[in-house]
Amino acid sequence: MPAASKKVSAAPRGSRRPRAAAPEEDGLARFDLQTGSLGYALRLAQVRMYTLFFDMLGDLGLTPARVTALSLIATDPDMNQTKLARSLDIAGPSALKMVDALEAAGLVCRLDVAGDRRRYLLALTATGRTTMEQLRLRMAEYEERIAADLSAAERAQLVGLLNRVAQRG
Amino acid sequence: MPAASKKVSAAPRGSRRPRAAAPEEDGLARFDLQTGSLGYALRLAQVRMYTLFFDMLGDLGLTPARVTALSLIATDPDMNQTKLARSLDIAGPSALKMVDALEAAGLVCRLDVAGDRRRYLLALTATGRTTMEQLRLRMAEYEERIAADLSAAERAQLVGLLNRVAQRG
DNA sequence: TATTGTTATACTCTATAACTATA
DNA sequence: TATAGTTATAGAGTATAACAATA
Repeated sequence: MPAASKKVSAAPRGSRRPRAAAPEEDGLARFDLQTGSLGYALRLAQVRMYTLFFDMLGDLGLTPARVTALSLIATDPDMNQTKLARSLDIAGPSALKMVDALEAAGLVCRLDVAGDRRRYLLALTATGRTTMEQLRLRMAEYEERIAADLSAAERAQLVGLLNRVAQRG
Repeated sequence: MPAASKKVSAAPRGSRRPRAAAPEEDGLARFDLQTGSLGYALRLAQVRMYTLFFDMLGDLGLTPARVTALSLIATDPDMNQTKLARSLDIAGPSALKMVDALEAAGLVCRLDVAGDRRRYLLALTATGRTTMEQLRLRMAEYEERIAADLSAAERAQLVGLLNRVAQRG
């Protein structure tokens, strides 16, 4: 009978802030700096968003990937590891480690499934639910901080333009 | 006398495409999907940009970080490893491996510095210069593809709004 | 046979600490 | 003493391959 592996550190790099991702880093800066290009502007805005996202996470001890895993588990009452791997687009063993880490942090638990002993359901613990509630509140503030310098109309306009950029052309 | 370490693979994951970075992945999707939020729109646009960036790199065998290193070396005639580490905001040993990889790929060479035998200059090889020229051409196309569905006015507007988002508030 | 989870292994990127050679 | 580069080591994240238990 499979037992969850336990050898995963409980406090990941979520606590240590992951080096503010300089805009030069992803190959956009040196080419685009002079042109006021869309690519560079998008990159800079994304760097800012990333910084604010980590400020938002603060002392919760979560990484972005774990935030996503947590919210996927919170949302889907039928979540298991294979499904999580598919949702996150990661390999099975990676999902396993992710769940191990969330379990070690006391946020998630594995529940037996009646009638199928191969798998188990993933669910939030009480601590996990509290953390999710914290996250929901902070995400709302975070969204406001991103758009802090824009009027409602400008913000709507920006979202509209970004959606058109995001569409597969 | 220090000799450059040579044990670095020449063809990195630049060839293997790095898994298209699903928008769910960085903790933005599950919270924001319903709101049409700026955070989510920004994230989606960035995912699209990332995809196009890798399409652009194509068969050049480069990663985004190596593109940046290459362009930094191309731009600064006085580049060395410590300076490169500072520019990329990475640790010294990481910069070393980066340079080793670029050297193994035949794009960059280490040149002796008259009067200071501790360091050497980093410079592009002939192959490196050819690659950079290719990159410049492709970057121009890339920029156009990002904004393909926008008019000139819309694009300028979008850049303006993004710059305001990117500003530290 | 197929599915779920697991183990073993390896590779990349990153970091810190301690070292060498040189200034 | 300080600087440039290097080595050794470690940790997080990713992957593939092979496996056990169960369906």
